[in-house]
Amino acid sequence: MRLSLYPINTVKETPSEAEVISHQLMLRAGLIRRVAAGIYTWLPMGLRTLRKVEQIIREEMDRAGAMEVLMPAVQPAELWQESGRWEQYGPELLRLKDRHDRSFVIGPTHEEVITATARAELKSYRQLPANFYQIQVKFRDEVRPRFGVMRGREFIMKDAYSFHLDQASLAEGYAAMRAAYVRMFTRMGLQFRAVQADTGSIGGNASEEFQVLANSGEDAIAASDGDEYAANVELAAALPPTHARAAASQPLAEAHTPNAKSIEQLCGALKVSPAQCLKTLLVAGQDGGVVALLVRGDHELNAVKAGKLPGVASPFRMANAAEVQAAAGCEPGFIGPRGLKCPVYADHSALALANFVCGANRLDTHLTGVNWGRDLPEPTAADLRNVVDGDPSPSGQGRLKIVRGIEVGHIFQLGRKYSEAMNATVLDESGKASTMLMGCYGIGVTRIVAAAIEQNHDDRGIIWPAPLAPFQVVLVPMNAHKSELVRDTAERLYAEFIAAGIEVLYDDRDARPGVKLADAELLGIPHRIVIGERGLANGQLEYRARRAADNEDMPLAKAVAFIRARLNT
RNA sequence: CGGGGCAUGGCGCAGUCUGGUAGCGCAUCUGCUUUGGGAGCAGAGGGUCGCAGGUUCAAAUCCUGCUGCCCCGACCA
Repeated sequence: MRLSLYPINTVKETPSEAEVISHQLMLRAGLIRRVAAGIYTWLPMGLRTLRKVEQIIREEMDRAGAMEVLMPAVQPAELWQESGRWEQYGPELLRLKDRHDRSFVIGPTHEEVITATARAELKSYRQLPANFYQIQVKFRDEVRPRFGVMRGREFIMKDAYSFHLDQASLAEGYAAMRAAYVRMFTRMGLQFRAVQADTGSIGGNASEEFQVLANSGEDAIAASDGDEYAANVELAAALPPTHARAAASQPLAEAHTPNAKSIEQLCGALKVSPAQCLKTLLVAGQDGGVVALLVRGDHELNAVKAGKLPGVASPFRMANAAEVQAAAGCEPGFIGPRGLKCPVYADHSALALANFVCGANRLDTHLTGVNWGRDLPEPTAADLRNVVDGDPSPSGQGRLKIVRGIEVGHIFQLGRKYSEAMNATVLDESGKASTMLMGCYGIGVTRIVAAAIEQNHDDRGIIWPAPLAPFQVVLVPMNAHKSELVRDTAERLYAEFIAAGIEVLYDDRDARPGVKLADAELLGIPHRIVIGERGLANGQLEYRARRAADNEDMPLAKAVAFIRARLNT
């Protein structure tokens, strides 16, 4: 492409609306423009990258045996009423009416449409398994769109849905999609992890998220440094300590601790470390009473884990002030397990403490030198806390590190949730109707573009992974207006690269060298060739990889071969 | 949805407290000089100061209401 034909508007100043680096660079490089909150136009340079992402996804989906379809963005309310989600889905579902006053939604996802399609098209078990996918616009009326296309309201998603006769086939289809995802994200040059996820509201047997690792990510992940294990922090199991509890060596004593309501204040007052303290949290119980949950002072309660304990109220909530007063006879900050009448669960690490500090259930008072068994009964052991950096991995290999990630993909074994509600059956071998099992597999296509930039940039701009770059090579003639040699050489090279099938951006603008070089770097084109009189006198061009700090000479006569060799690495 | 902030030319901002000619940088256009890292000089165009009311001789500025956007917390590709 001749840059003179596409007047890009790169911007030096960072737009004030952009918070994260990818959003800033996408605006500065002119890849996207905001049209409304969470709604963007993709300009030519940005669209080229978006198409590259789509193409890689398409190739890998096709290779995995999925079939591409295109479903409507606007969907009739009837389908959503049939699945029950017309009522269940909140205000995130954009609903609208047509001129005949009929209700529609703008699809936030396509389970309803695909299930309706599948029940119409799939009649026999012989047609199974089947996997349909599309790359299409979704609309979710997010409460708070932010970070540009990272969390837009309108976005492009690849969604795939597989249909199976039995669980074994579903598991196989799921594994095939998982492998396809690993291939895709690897091809895109992204650093990512497959992360065990909560199946939560969607249900089903298995679910994994694909997270691109980045500090600006919104999700916290516990990843092992010893193997491939990774899980959402909420999900990662905190293993019991391997060392045995130390023997009791201190006497039980009372300590006057005025106003020491937090662990921090307590440690300051008594000169102990948080890891020597026991935190007692009262939560609402099923029977209207409370349940006591004990974690070590330096640990955090995990609400997801706690909510699953027998006797704990659902949904999970902390006890209010009145309930605390009734159960412990004091205010929060001085609660302790000694003498509590309610059910008590202790985290494995809390149970390994000896000679610890805890509340005395009396204002401004704590107990020191407390020991299980001797001073109070042994509570029920449970996994109650969030894992922390350095915990052993539940996989048995290595230690956990807490890292942040951007969710770019999510795969589920759905089961029969939609097929049952919408009566999607096939005839099995014996001629009986059998409800199909489903899997669903999503990828945030537009989000990937932003995630790739989060992972690949420097202070000069974007550094595209080669497979996602809008162009492979940028030609930068210096002072072409003055030098016929430079101009002719640049034109010839441009033609040669096109003929060689290499995607080339030709900066034929009448701009100063500094402007062109700065734009080439901001745009993140992997390979740059500078054409100047200086080098041409010796038959040389100047080559620079986007990540490199210095120029390399490259013979004019072998320009295409030189670049081609670098494209293949 | 709760809390905070912002709204002034295409972009980034000042001016608002203390009412009185709408300003700066970038970008754009013209001319000249320049040209190996976002040029210099001279000139030009472009804003009903988010919208609607109100107070006042006079409102970007004070008051009321609305709208839009951004940021912080519970959801998701």
